[in-house]
Amino acid sequence: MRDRYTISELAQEFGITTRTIRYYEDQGLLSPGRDGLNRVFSNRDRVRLKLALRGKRLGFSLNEIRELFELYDVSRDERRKLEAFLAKLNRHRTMLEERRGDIEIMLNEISFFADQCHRLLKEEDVGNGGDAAA
Amino acid sequence: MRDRYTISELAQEFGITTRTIRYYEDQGLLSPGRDGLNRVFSNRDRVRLKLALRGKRLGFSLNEIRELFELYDVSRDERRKLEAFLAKLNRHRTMLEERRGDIEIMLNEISFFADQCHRLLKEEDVGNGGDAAA
DNA sequence: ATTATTATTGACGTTAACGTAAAGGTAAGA
DNA sequence: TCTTACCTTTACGTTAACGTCAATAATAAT
Repeated sequence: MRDRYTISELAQEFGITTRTIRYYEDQGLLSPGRDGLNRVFSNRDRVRLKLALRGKRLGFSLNEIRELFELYDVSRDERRKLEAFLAKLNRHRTMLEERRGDIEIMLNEISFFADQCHRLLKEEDVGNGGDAAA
Repeated sequence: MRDRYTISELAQEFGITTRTIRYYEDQGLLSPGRDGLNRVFSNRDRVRLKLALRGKRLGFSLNEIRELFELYDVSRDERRKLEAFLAKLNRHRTMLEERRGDIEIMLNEISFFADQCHRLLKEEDVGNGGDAAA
């Protein structure tokens, strides 16, 4: 595991464009170093990028993602605000659990549909070769 | 359970604006009847609206949601394409399971953070009242 | 030396998903 | 009859999240 990535390496690894990465830096999600003009991304940036993309897949906005990053960062210095942080963590957890609930519901519906489909397909088989009692 | 809802009833029930509902109709997600000029929403519309909002919470675009609706609709008339439909269903299932995986990962991370926080808080308690061996 | 590759910044364009305001129709209640 | 409340369509505005293009710089390969 290196600790130096170019912008196009990360873009290729995650299947996004360099523009996206620069935009994320612009929005405060990434803070790469510089080698002259060129950006140099650390493992920290790489992890953040992965987290950001995961957040996006779950429907979070870049703004929300940045706020979450800030929350997690804050937790490193300020112990006094731990209770508040815990509360926010729990809100975050609740949001995620709601979304997981949504997913469970949709998966159940899919299973229902799939079962129906399989039954219909079986009926067709029966209709081609035997009778309904088989 | 009635089968007639006005636009503002649905808007209030789901916490959205009437504009949103009209927009969803415009995008082919809803197809309410008419009483003169006024829209009349059926239970079918209401269910679709609920599904659409759930999809949105999971990061699906209105376009993807409409395609899913069309897929589920198609399944009612055309049995011949059941295999293709099943394949698409499974792709849908895979997407959802990936997202669920994302959520599990984030929930685990949250638990980790929360545990860390609780430990830090306990250490502070100890620092205030007793010694490390207590 | 020059060509190709990869990077930079800057700026304008685009799409989705609505917000918002204007101008008007209709039906109930004071 | 007039106001209030809710509905309509039309249309322009807005925000997020990038796409795309231009002009330029540095570095590597031929």
